[in-house]
Amino acid sequence: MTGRGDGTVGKALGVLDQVAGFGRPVRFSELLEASDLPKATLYRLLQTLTNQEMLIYEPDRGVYSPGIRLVRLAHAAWAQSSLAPIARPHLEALSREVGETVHLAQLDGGHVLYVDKRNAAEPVEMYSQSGKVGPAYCTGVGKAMLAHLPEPDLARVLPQQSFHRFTGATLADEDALRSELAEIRRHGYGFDREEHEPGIICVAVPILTPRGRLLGALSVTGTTARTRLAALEGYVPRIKAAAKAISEEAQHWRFPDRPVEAKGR
Amino acid sequence: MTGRGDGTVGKALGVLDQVAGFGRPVRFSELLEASDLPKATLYRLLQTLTNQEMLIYEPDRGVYSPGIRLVRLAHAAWAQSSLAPIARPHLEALSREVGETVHLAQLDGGHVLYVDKRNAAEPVEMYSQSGKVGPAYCTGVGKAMLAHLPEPDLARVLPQQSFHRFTGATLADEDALRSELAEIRRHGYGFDREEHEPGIICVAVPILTPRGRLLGALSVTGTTARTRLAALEGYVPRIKAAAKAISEEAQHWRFPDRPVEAKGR
DNA sequence: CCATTCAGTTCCATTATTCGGAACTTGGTT
DNA sequence: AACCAAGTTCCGAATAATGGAACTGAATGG
Repeated sequence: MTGRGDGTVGKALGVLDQVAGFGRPVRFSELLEASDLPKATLYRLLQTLTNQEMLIYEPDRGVYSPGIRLVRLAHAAWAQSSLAPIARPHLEALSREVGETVHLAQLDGGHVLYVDKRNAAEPVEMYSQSGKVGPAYCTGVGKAMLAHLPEPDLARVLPQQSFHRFTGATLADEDALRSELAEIRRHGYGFDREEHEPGIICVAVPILTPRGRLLGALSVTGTTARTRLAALEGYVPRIKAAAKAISEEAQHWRFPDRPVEAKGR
Repeated sequence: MTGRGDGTVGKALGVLDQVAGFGRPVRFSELLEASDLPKATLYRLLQTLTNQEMLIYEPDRGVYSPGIRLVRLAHAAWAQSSLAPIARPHLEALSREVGETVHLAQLDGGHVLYVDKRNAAEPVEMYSQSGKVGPAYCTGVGKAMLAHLPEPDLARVLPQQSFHRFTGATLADEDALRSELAEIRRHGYGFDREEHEPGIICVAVPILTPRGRLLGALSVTGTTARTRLAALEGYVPRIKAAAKAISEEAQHWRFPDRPVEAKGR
């Protein structure tokens, strides 16, 4: 978990993560067991967070859930710190042209965070997808991003991969992953060969700044029932073009550097 | 702001709100001016939050923005602490039937928090809308919710209304609002008569538990160019039906109370 | 070219908060 | 009645937050 080593605030945010991670209302005792904080400390932190409306406490059931204040905060984060607003029209166009589902993802603490999605067939399902996290070592976008991470960051992030074998094709360990990443770096794109879900394949491309810093990744997903890897590979130039366009816009999209300020404040 | 009186954690969350509130990357000095924290304290808090990936710091520009960790947290909040997942199919159906834009909102600290939206014309724009906040005293959903708040809560929340006069029709003060609320309570629904934006009208209905506790509100919006209040009023029974359905599902949608736990842990 | 200003960063003794073990309620069970 | 588990409160000790002031480094200007 992220919340180690930043004093009270770090611990509080760690608790927040915990509660959110459960995915359902959760009891005090469950949290106590899952965290290594002493009872009294955890208790006080929960009180503070509830007070702050970052958590909701239901007295009758004795459970905590994430609070709506988070939704408000996240709107700001999504709108300005994610690629989604910039990328949206490109996702739209890409998905229309290739007729497949398109994902936009960013890296968040070693894992894949999906920030937007355009679904070919049934167009709206979105919010339920944005904000979702997934593993990096066995998804197309995940590997595409890892492949373009500077070595120090990569080293920090690899130990966090669980290498759980979702399918027979899932990469088993760090060595396998590293050589796959080298491959991806060579081509500038990578596949998910049913490594996460059987029947689901995809091709993914990183989104990089002109100087090569990683911004995110873009993928086109298909099913083995309807599509082949070779077909997906054919989309690569189109996907790369979209990635380039997004990257450029992200560069140019600077806010007014000084928001029209009077000389003497 | 919310962050007063909960020690370090409260202050840190207050800073987070601040940064998010700016709606753009923001300089240290701007934050310093806007908050009443001493320089060194603010500085340390920003460091901690950045450390925790709740904020992103761009060294070259010297600005802070909300971090993507918030998006992850918010997904959890949205998925389990908002009505949106339950209400989604009902919004969908309602909007299809009446052919107008439909909003789902909840109350967040005296203001309206839009948690979902179904737009008649252009179907997807979602996440960018959900999470948005708006005033309570001059929107349909806002007034519908205020009208069904218990008096103590209402008293706490009314002083937070700014009563800014967006249009000529905006209610001017607490007295005007209170009598409007009484009206709404009588009918079980309320209007927005271009009180927030000229040309925009809507009808809104509260979502209440069987015992009358406020959960949220549902509205159908139109423009004066195409629609009349009377036409919107005609939708009321349909909207009320949707509100009732949502409320019922919310009641029944309890998580497994004890998640299948072994006797001796 | 040095003086001045301003934004951002660091220091550190003081102070106020947080910590957490243990004791205590509360409510349910045998 | 005794027991047990979950949740809540206490309080002295330990720690972390505080914030005034001093420092750095870049930009401005005389």
